[in-house]
Amino acid sequence: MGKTTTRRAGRMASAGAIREAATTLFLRSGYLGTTMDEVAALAGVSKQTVYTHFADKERLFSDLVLAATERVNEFVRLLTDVLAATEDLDSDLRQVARRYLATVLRPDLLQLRRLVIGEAGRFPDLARAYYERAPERTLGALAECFQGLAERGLLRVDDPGLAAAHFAFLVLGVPLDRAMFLGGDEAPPAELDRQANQAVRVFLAAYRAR
Amino acid sequence: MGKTTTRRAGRMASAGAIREAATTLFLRSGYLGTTMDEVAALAGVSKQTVYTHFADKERLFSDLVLAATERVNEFVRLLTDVLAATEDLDSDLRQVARRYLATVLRPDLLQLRRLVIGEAGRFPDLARAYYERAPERTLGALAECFQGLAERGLLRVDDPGLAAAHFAFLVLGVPLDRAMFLGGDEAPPAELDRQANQAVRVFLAAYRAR
Amino acid sequence: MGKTTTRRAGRMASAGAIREAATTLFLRSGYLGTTMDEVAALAGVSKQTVYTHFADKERLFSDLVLAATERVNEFVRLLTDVLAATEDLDSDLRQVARRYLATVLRPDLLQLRRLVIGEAGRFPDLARAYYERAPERTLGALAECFQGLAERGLLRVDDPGLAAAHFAFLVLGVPLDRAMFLGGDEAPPAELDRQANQAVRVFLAAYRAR
Amino acid sequence: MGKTTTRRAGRMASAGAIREAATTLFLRSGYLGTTMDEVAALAGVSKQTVYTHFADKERLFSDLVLAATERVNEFVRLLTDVLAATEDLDSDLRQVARRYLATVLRPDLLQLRRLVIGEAGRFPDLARAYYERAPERTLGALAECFQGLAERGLLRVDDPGLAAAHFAFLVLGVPLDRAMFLGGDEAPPAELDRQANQAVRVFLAAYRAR
DNA sequence: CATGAATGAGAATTCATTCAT
DNA sequence: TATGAATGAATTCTCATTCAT
Repeated sequence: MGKTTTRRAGRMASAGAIREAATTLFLRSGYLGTTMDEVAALAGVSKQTVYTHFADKERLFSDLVLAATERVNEFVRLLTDVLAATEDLDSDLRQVARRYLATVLRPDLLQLRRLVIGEAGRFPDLARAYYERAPERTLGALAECFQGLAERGLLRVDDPGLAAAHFAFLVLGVPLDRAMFLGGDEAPPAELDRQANQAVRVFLAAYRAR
Repeated sequence: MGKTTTRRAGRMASAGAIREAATTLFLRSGYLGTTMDEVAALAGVSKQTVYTHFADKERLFSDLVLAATERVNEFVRLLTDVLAATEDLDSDLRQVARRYLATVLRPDLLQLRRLVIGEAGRFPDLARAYYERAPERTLGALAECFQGLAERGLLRVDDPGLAAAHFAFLVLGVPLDRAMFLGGDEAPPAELDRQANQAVRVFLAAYRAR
Repeated sequence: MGKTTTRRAGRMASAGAIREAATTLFLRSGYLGTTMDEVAALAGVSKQTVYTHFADKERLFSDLVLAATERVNEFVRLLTDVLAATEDLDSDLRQVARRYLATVLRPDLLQLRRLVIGEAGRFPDLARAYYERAPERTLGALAECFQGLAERGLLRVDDPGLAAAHFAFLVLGVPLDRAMFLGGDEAPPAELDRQANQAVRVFLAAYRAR
Repeated sequence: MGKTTTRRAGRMASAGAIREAATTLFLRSGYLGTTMDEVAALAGVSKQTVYTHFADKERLFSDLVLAATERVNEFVRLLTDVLAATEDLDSDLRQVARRYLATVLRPDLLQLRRLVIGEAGRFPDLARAYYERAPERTLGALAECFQGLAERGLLRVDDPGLAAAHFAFLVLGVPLDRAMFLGGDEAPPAELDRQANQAVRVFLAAYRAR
């Protein structure tokens, strides 16, 4: 049975190994900068095996990018959980802001953003799908939360979508922009916390119900 | 002398034509997606002539990207002029916000941003230089203005850099992010004006001196 | 038994389906232009099943080409039947000529000829086998008929093989040559009949016993 | 100057060398059976140099095939010269028949025929162009000659095109057909002469003016 | 300075064939 | 017997760069 398992693993692992290798390489070197030879070599399979699992380079790329967007779900869930039942709005918004920053600044997600932006000209549909599944989805969840908080009388919000946008970019704006250009492993956590807190301060100055 | 003039014109025209062709192509197709053959063909010169003017593809690319950053100067100047002598802060901040949006959303500058972000892995120094000359420079100018407005008693600002960041991304956040992924020719001007005005409203709610 | 029958049917069906698929594809795209993947796909079986039935691509090709030569038998039989007992030589030669043309110009047989000629360099033995089984066999049957007609005093023939060749190519020459290059679906039937009749006229002018 | 010549020869010879190498290889191995690597290697140039001179493999192939059709001109000229001013029709027709056979059975032209026929499915336009420039052109020239001979009262010809076809395939039929399948270096010259003479005998039995 | 011809390395993709089940 | 996964070697075509004129 060990033998069987090994064999099966050997075969079936291919798809996973290819995915992993391709993700690593695309994130590191971009679409054109990654070759199918490299993918096959890093995955430890032959080039044709790559083509058995993925019709061509474009499809391999698209698959991986879209798969990677799944990870935003975690943050959306956290966000909803924390804000839906908040008893201390200041504190909980600060927590959400900190987690938002931490999520978006994860090195692999930063690279993914760079990659999708850089290839938006070549893969417009993919860029749109990414935008809808990641940033737009998060903004939508935020907007719903703010709507709920307004109904509870905790916020004063006319346009929940705009409020969500203001919150998101007060929090993320500069760190995310810097990270896009400078690589992202620079800001010390304490500084990020301060920025999160200041963002919340400004947000509440404009949106807190009086 | 006519002959000399002709030659000189021929020379200088080459360099300019190459620059223009390369800019067009790099912005359209990215670094790896642009070939030196295409550049030469679009510039109407031989490939060797391209190499006579630019040592290699990387240098050609860097030159053009850095040259393109010059265009932020206009906005920085406007910004400083308007805010330094403002007599109606609300109105002038809204004007600055609108011009900020219009500048950053110019299609060629959007493409440039995409390009630099997409190639940040391959050209980290270039990405840093771009960041310093474009977004950081603008933020710095904003910060100085806010410092001045604080000294005039119009704003209440502890950290001018942070205030500049908040202003910038309240204004630009969503439109710029969308444009990075979706291409940018979507938002109707009226909607952009509304967003600019709302951004100013939030900013002043937090930063206006009482 | 139902099970056994099913299996057997499954097996035999495979071989037949593979043969049919391969014939279609080789005739359409040539030897190198046809892939074993396509054959398997069109036959609705796995590639390995193709290799179970046919040792390799060359053998598959040879088998099919030789199998296809069986179809000349019909015409040889007709030819012999009609000429052996002729009572009206002019009329029967014209009939044979018309059927000869119709047979040789059948689209599938034309394609087969093209295929074998095109691959004669790669498969000289196959080309020889085809030549012997198809054109040469027909010429041989014609020669025998003419020998018989000479013995009945209806023709004057010194070299029956040469007479057969003259008959065959007076009839087929141009239409077959055109078909090799132009595809074959061009000549209107009436024109072909006229050519057949004229060929017989010329043949009899030289070979009719006085 | 020797230096200059050598250099120039080195460069400009490329196109010729590529043509020659490609002709050799296509005739030997067919279109799909010939690789651009082989062409480059045999021509003694790099692969890219091949692509500098010929846009792609298809164009290279077409160019060579069409260039090769130029060689039929010789025979057409001979044919016209001999028959236009004939004083001994029997003898001159036999001479033309012999030269016709010798021309068409030239190994390189046989290979070319095989090649074009074999690739007629992939290159229908090329096959048509070949047919028009080679076989059809020759038949046309023959028809004109026969028309002239009829006007001189030497032949009795209703349909000169048909008479040309009859002459051509009485002469070429079997040898050409055999050569297509068997390779062509088989028939002894004396036998070919006999066949040529017999073909003329049959032709004149039907077409000589009484 | 400008050119056309040339290059070597490498790009994506495909092919006939073989294993392990 | 039939299969899906895997392979290594090729195949067409391209790229950034350099020579000789």
